[in-house]
Amino acid sequence: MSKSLTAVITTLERAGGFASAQEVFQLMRKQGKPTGLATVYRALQKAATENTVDVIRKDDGEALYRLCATGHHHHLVCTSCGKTVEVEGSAVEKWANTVAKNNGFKKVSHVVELFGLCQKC
Amino acid sequence: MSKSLTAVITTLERAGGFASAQEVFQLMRKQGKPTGLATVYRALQKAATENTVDVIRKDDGEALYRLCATGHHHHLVCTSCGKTVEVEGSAVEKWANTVAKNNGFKKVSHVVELFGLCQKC
DNA sequence: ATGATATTGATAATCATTATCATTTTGTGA
DNA sequence: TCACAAAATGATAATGATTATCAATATCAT
Repeated sequence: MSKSLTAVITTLERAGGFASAQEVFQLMRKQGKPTGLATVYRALQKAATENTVDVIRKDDGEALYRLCATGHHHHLVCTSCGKTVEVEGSAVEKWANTVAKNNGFKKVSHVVELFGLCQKC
Repeated sequence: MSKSLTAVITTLERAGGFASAQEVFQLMRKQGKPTGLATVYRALQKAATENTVDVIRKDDGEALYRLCATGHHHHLVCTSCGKTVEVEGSAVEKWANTVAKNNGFKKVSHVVELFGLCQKC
């Protein structure tokens, strides 16, 4: 569970942003570290449950993974070129907690993603 | 473009919450209004671009649609029983706009979903 | 009614993700 | 080092949602 997982993580790191499982698979092939597609999926799943990667969904439903710095944050993604900015959102955390409390909800988590057009695009 | 679209919308309304395209398709069949699967998808897509329905994604990537009151809002969903509360979020809108401006992004949209356990669960 | 145009829906094609399962690797105790 | 158990790998097939195709049908203005 170790070797390929670290290889996948390393590849994600080099990708430097969001990448789909398929892209990671291709990248590893090109970098001379061919791996089974199933292995890539397994590694990404495990990494996701361990919170070492973030997962978001493209509009078409495909999952995108990204190596994630420790600490909670959100993303601002350019819908044209894919450029991504990590955004701190303590304001959102507070808002989420307040809303949850007002409605009697506990153990609240939230998904927040921002999309737009960056300067270049 | 009219008849089937309104039929789909009506079905979503009766469903009373989130429903997948496949579920809408089955519901319409059971209610004596059989329709082609492709037609359901087309109707939901159009409704989504016109903002008459909300779209979110299940963990497995399947799209869920929900009739959406006019005006922008978010959802607080119970992860156990599925109970859903519509939440107003002007605070989030402002935050999103500020973040976008600070990073030179335009035409920003955002996805915000809250998850938690409701009182009963 | 008539022809132009848009809509429908059965069906096939796509494509990401999962499941299978035989093979290989890894780890551990003797 | 050797043997054996348990976990990991990867080629391949299966799954399932979504999309494309395209002939048949409905719509609508003239």
